[in-house]
Parts: sequence; C-alpha cells; structure tokens
Amino acid sequence: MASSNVVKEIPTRREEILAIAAHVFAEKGIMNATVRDIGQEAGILSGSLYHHFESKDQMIEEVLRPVLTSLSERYRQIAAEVDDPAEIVRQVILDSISEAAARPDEARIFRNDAHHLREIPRLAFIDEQRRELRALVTSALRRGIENGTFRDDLDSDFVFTAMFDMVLGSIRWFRPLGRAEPEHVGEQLASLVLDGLKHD
Amino acid sequence: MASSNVVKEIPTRREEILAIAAHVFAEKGIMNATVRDIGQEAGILSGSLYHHFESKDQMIEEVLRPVLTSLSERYRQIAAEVDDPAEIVRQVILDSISEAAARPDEARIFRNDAHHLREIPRLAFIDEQRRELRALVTSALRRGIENGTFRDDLDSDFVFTAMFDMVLGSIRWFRPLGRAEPEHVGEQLASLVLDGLKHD
Amino acid sequence: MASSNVVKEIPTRREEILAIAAHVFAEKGIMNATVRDIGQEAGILSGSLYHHFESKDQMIEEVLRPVLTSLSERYRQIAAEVDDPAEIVRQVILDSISEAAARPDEARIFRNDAHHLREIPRLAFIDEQRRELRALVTSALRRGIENGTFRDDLDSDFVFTAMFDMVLGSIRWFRPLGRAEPEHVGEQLASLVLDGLKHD
Amino acid sequence: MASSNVVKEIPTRREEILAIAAHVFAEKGIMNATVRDIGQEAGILSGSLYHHFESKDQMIEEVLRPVLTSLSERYRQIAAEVDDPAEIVRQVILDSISEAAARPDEARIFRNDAHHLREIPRLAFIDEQRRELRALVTSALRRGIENGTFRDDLDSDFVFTAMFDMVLGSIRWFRPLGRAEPEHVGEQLASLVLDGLKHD
DNA sequence: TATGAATGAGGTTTCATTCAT
DNA sequence: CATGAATGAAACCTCATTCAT
Repeated sequence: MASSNVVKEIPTRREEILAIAAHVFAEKGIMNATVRDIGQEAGILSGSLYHHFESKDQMIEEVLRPVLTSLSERYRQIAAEVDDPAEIVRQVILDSISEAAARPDEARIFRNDAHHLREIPRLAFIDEQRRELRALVTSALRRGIENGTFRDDLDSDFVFTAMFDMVLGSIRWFRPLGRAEPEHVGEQLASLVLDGLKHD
Repeated sequence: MASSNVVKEIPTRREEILAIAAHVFAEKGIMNATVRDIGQEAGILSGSLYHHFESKDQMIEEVLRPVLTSLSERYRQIAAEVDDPAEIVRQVILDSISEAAARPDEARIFRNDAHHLREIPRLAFIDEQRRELRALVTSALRRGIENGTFRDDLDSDFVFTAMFDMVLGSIRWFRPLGRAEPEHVGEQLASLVLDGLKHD
Repeated sequence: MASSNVVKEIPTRREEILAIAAHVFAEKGIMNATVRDIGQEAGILSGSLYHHFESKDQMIEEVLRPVLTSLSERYRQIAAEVDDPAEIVRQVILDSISEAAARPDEARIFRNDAHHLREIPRLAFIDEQRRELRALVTSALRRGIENGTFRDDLDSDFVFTAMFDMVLGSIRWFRPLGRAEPEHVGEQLASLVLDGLKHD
Repeated sequence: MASSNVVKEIPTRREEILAIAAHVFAEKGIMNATVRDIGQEAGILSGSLYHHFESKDQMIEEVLRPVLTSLSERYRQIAAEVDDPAEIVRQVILDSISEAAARPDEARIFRNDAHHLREIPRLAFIDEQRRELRALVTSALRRGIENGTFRDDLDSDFVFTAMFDMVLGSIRWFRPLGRAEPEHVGEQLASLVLDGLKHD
C-alpha cells in the first residue's frame, strides 16, 4: 500500500508489453504493425497477447490514452494560471513538445497515424481532447487579437491547425533521432509562430 | 492533329481509373484502401484492374508522380526567376498550396500517408524530390539570413520542415471541404510564416 | 490446287501462332506458359488468340498431334520393313531422336510435361500412340529373346520404359543447346542400349 | 533423454503436414497442387498452413532437401569405399533406386517436375547436388575407360544423363504401383546399363 | 483479324483472434 | 501465463476466356 504511493512501480508484464507495443506501433505504423510483431518483440506468441489485452485496438487505446490525459491536465493548468495570450501560445507549444519528447513513441503514432486513429471507434476520445485544446488556444488567440497583441487578419482556427501540424512534425528533430534538444526545438517553434521569419 | 493540341483529351479508361483510385486512396488511406474498393468505385471487379495496372503499388506511383513532376517544375521556375528570399518563400508556399488545391486527392494522400509511402520501393522518387525542394528553400533562407531579411536564430532545415507540415496540413481548409479559398489559405500561411502571429 | 501439292505452303497466321505457342510451351512448361505469353510473343493480345483457337488446350493439341502422327507412321514403316529385332530397336531409337531433333519444341514439351499432358482429356491420343509404340517394341524384344539375340533376364516392358526415358532425355544434347549432332546422340544411345557400357 | 536416441520420434504436426504435402505434390504435380489441396488433405484451412510454413516454396524445399542430403551422403560413401568403376556405377544405381523406393513421393516429384523445380530460387541446391553426383559418376566412367573396363566410344556426361533419366523413370515400376520390388528394378537397370540388351 | 475491357474462378498469403492444453 | 494449433475473413494477384467494337 505504502509502496504503491511512494516508490515507482516495478512495471507489470502488462505495462512492459504496452511499452513494447507503443514502440512497434511507432516504428511500423499502426496499420502495418501486426500483433505478431508485438509478440515477437515481447518474446511471446501473438496469441498470448490476448491474455493481457482484449484486442489490438485496446492496446492502441491504452498506449495513447495516458498521453492525452496528461496533456489535458497540463493545458487546463495553463488556462488556469496564465493570462497573457502570447504566453499561453508559447506555453502550449513548449508543453506539447516536452510531452512529445517524454513519450516519443506515442508522439510518433499521433504524427504518422492520426488519420487511421480516427477510424477506430474506441479512440473517439482523441478528437474530444483535440476539441478541448482547440477551444483553449483559439480563445487565447481571440483575446490576443482583441487586446492588440495579435494581428487581426489571421483566422484563429486556421492558426491553431497550422500550429499543431508544426508541433507534431517537430518531433522528428528531437535527439537522438534528430539533432536538437526538445527544449530548443520548442523555443524555435514558439518563436517562429509568434514572431515569424522576418526580422522585427 | 490540330485538335489534339487545342482540345482537352478525352480521358482513357486507364486515366479514369487512376482518378478514381486517387480518390479512394485519399478517402481511406493508402493501406486501408483495397483494390476491391477501387474496382467497386470504378464499376468493375478488382481483378479487372490488373488489365490496366501491374499492381496496387503501380497505381499509387502513377497517382503521385505527376504531382511531384509538376511541383518540381514550378520550384525550378521560382528558383530561376525570383531573387528576393522572402518572395521565394512566399511563392513556394503559394504555389504548393495552389498545386494541392488543384489535386486535392493527391495532396491528402501525401498528408495522411507520407509515412507509409516511404516504405514502397518504387516511390523513392518522393524523397528525392523532397530533397530538391529542401535545397531550394534552405538556400533561400540562408541568403535571407545573410542579407538581413531573416532572423539568424532559426535553423533553416527546421524551418523548412515546419513550413511544409503546415502546407500539407492546410489543405484541410480548402473549399468545398473546409471554408476558405486556396489563395486565401496560401496568403494566410505565407504571412504567418514570414511575419508571425504578433503585431509587427 | 497444284501449288498446294508441290510448293511448301506459306504458313498461315494460324500456323505461325502455333509455332510460337510450341516454343513458349517448351520454354516455360505447359502449365507455366500463359496465353498472354503466347500473345505477346506473337505480337497480339491474348484475347485475339481466340479468333484462331478455341482454347489453350486446343493449341496444345494442335502443337503435339502432328508429331505423334508422324512418329506413328515411321514406327509402322519400321514394323513393316525390318525383321531383325536388334535392328528394330536401333531404328526406333534413331527415328525417335531424329524426329525430336526436327521438332525440338514439341520434344521438350513431351519431356518436361508428360505428367501434365496426361490430365488434359483431349490429349488422350498421346497415351494411345504410346501403347502402339510399346506393342511394337516389346514384340520385337520378345522375338529377340526367343531367337537368342537378346538376354532373357530383362523384362520387355521395363526395357521399353527405360529406353524411352533415355530417348526423351537425350534431346538435351542436341545442338545448338547441347554439344552433339542428333545422329551422333542417336547412335550413342542405341549402342548403349544394345551393347551396354562394358566392353564386349 | 535416452529414449530420444532409441525410439523413433513421434512426428510433430509440422512433419505430418510435410508428409501430406509431399504426397499431394507427387500426386498432382508441384504447379497443380494448391495449398488448399494440402490443407484439405491435412484437415485444416489453407491459411493455417502458414502457421507452420512461410510459403508453398518453403514446403517444397523442406520436402525435397532431406532426400538430397541423404543421397549425397550415400554417394560420398560409395566414392570413399568402392574402387572398381563398374561397381561404382552399379552401386550408384542401386542406392538411388533404393532411396527412391524409400521416399516414393519425393522421387515422383523429381521425376515429374524437375523442370519446374529449377525455376524456384530456393531450390538451387538441387542443381548443386546434381553436379556433385555427375562429377562422381563421370570420374568413375573415365577411370573405367582408362583401365579398359568401359568402352571408349561413349561420352561420359551423356551416359550419366541417360542413366539418371532411367533411374528416375524406373520408379514407376515399384510396388505397389507397379509390379516389381525396388531391388529387382535396380538390378535390371544396372545390368542393362552395364551389359546392354544383347547377349554378351 | 485484332483491340480493349471485362469476367469469374481460383491462386497464395496475411492477420486478428480463439481456445484447448 | 504461455504455447501451439487453428479459424475465417479478407488481402493482392493471375489467368483462361468472352465479347462489343
């Protein structure tokens, strides 16, 4: 009882497999990755995976849900604590990128397979969470336009979409795959979005 | 003889099927779209597709190659005719988006399935073409940094990647699916990249 | 009318195609050769073959029947004209090999696909012709045993089978594919069968 | 532990299926036999075969390789132990026929489908093994010619080919399909090759 | 005669999933 | 917890054949 609160849990076999599955999904793509691939990587037969999980879709869900839960919390915190619109945009970008860096496999899955995820019924929560995030960001954008921080000739929804395509794309740049530290990537991206390419 | 120069050719059955295939690929994703889907949409049996094409992969190739050929030409023209780095960036964005608007199915395929395309051997030309484009854009970015147009604290390669994630993402906004004219989307995007969100 | 008796006919398109088909069948094997292969080699589409022939099986039949008819005649002539059993065996081997040399494609088909031919109903005549030949040869063998020319410890049917496996196999040795003239191959084979490997 | 050396192993499901596959291949021919045929004979669906084997070609390989391995060993033993060229020829024929009698399905496959086997890449070992055997036999033949045992007017390579066409052909004569015991067939064949049809 | 398009049956293979042991 | 065997649906592809033009 005590241990479960204080000490980092020894991962159960289930969690081990989930981590492996995440990696396989990221590496091969959700559609391309077979349960056999996952079993092989885990050192068991594909059929044995079904002692731990109901289906491949359930594995996908359990891989992705924690990331979104965690992101959701961060975004709510930002919304509650930060007031300046530009700072909200910056924090959302930095936090998203930091989360992606902390869970690189999951981030790659979102990046590469967003399209396919949408067709899995039990993954509907992804879209919900995205709507929540969109509301947070676009409301900040609109406030920024009102108070004169942001230009008024850009569509908020459009800017949100573009921002997040960049965020998801930027994970290709993280070490060790790419060449930059996640913090650096986040700063460059936030700066690009807020200030643009041109000087002043 | 004269007419073949002036009048738009009647599409052959092969071209008809190719257009249908492009749509199915865009709609369902390359991996998810089956040859049966394509056959059904074309009103023939899946096996009959092999009268026109050698394989599903060949269809994919023939769907995508023309877009890249056409883009390649445009980019070379820009490189040859435009000098100002900021104008090059703007033109590349506008032309890419206009091409995406002209061939919405193909654009969606690139957007949704880039990851899967990379694993099809005969589609290696996509990566080559991407490298060519990257060279053009990053060289303009570097010149812009040198002559003081662009900020010198942003990595050129990184900016290129981010730009193109946005370009591909922006196709979701075109009419009739979205709500904006492609020209408008292009201008917003170019402006966002060049000037950023913030006023001045 | 006169010309058809004296002059060698200009081959009709039908006959041209038949020759091509024979070659394709020989090269790829009857099962492996597709009507598309034949059409391609003939410079027309596979469907167009059906203006000349009812089916692939009919093509096979028309390719093979003339060889058997011709062989049948030769064998009957030998049976009618030759008396000495050893000479009959020798002549049958020489004539079979000379026929195989004259129609190399057909010979290869018999050699490689005998097994498959047996399953095509309209090719039943092949077995009939084989029975006829067997009767001729084994009768000569038995007469040879009776009159003391041949050893009496070898089974006639078995010797016939062995002889013809060698005959069909020997076509691999003809020029230009192999290294010997058909006449030479025939003499070696007849001599091997009649006198054996050992001296005297 | 001890038992695994003494008692004949219980065949695994894999081995069972392999034996069934060998039979189906022999019966219908390699090209004509479908994986569905094999599955049906094994009492499972064709797809289930792929739990045990990677492909139809792999099944063919695993069916044929043991025969060739076993033959190879026998031939090496003969080469090591026997000196007299005529005896080598006799032993090679007898052993080949005894092996063919022990594995009738595999022998029929070689006999009926040699031509098709050559086009399966992973079956290249068949040709290698054939070359090894050819070297053994032709070297014995040449030594026999030198020491006066064999006639010097027959080409060694040609005799080898003819011999083996007969050996493969002779399997049609084994009980229960044919009418003779394999040993008897072997003796007749060896005697025919060595001494010929004619008396002395 | 030939083309171009299509059929329809059947081929090999893949894969998520189930279940007795 | 895991294995080993199997299912069943569906994937891509092949090919002899047909037929309107």
